[in-house]
Parts: sequence; structure tokens; C-alpha cells
Amino acid sequence: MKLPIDFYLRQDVVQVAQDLLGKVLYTHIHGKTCAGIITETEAYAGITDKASHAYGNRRTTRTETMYQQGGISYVYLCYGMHHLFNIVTNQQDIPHAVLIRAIQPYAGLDTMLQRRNAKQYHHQLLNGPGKLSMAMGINQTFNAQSLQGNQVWLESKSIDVPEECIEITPRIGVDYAKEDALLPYRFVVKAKL
DNA sequence: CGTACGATCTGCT
DNA sequence: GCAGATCGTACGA
Repeated sequence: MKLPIDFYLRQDVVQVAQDLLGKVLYTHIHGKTCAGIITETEAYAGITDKASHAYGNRRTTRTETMYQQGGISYVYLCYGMHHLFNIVTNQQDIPHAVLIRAIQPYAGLDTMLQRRNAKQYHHQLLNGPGKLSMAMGINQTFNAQSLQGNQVWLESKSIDVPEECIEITPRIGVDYAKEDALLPYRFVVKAKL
């Protein structure tokens, strides 16, 4: 069951970031299906958030994706070589997004290993936004895709992550955001599910 | 048009 | 622990 559109349209992107923990991210490419349980997320809270690409209501070719209605992907190239995968939330013209930073393999591990040039699973395989994109086959063509489609989508598991298993910290790699770099917008699953 | 820099990862020291 | 890889985007001239 794909997550319904209402999940993404909620106003509080920080809450959505937390709720995304334990959800399952799927990609389907050339007949290969891969899936991972989301274990780390970060919220980017739009025009007032100095860490966001949309800070100050910046509307550019790149950020335009975030201004669309929630429930789509936002993928961009970082450091010239990593495709970072985000989920757009909230209504149209409110550029909120959640960065997916880590997953735990759930299906299609063999394909993920191939894409990562690895022989077997190890705990460093999917623990970073660039790594999971490479493993899942996510690239620029995944930008602005509907999460109700059949290329990339999210599903719910029967059990949610209990709150006591969630660690909340400041975001990674956003020192340039000054005081906003300290906001508690990063969510990490502590133990295995 | 030129340039500075990143929501990162890897390999080498 | 640190530098190098590597290029689209943003912004000022």
C-alpha cells in the first residue's frame, strides 16, 4: 500500500520527517525492485530555514521542484557527484522537503550491492544520502516524480517506530546556516527494528 | 561570462 | 584525520 497523498500534504515538515522513519522507500528500475526501511531523515523548512535551498523564497530552476505540491521527489546533485533524494511536503508554493539520509535494506539487496560495487552487506553500505541514492539507482531523472507512480514510492509497515527509539539531533553539514544549523531537525532510528 | 561552493564519499596517511 | 574528486547552481560583473 503506497502512502496516501495526505501523508505528504501535512503542514509540519518536521513531524513528517519524524513520521518517515520506519517507512519503506521503493524504486523500480528496468524490472529491478529495491526497497529500504528509512532510518534517518532531515527536515528542511522552506523560506525561513537558512539551511534550505528555498531560503528567502529563492525560486530557481533547481528549487522549483520544492514549490510544487507535496508527494513528489526532489533530487539534486551535491558536490558534483552525489544525487540526494528528498521528499517534497506541504501544499503548492510552500517549499518544504525531507532529506532521506539512511536506509536499511529490505528488498533487492543483490542489485543494491552491484550498484555500490560491494560484495556483501556491511553497516556502511546505506548510511548516507549519496550512498543510498547510488544503491537505489536514484539519479537526476528521479527529480519531481510523483510518489504515487511506479518508479519510486513509499509504503508503510504494520508497526511504527516507537518514539523512545528515535534520536533527535541538529542536521549534518549545514554549518553555513548559522543559528539554523542548531535546529533539532534530524531524526535517527537508534536500534534495529 | 567567471567563479566560488556545496544537505558527500572514499581512500590514503 | 584529511585532501581530492567533480560539476551544476547561484550570483555578481
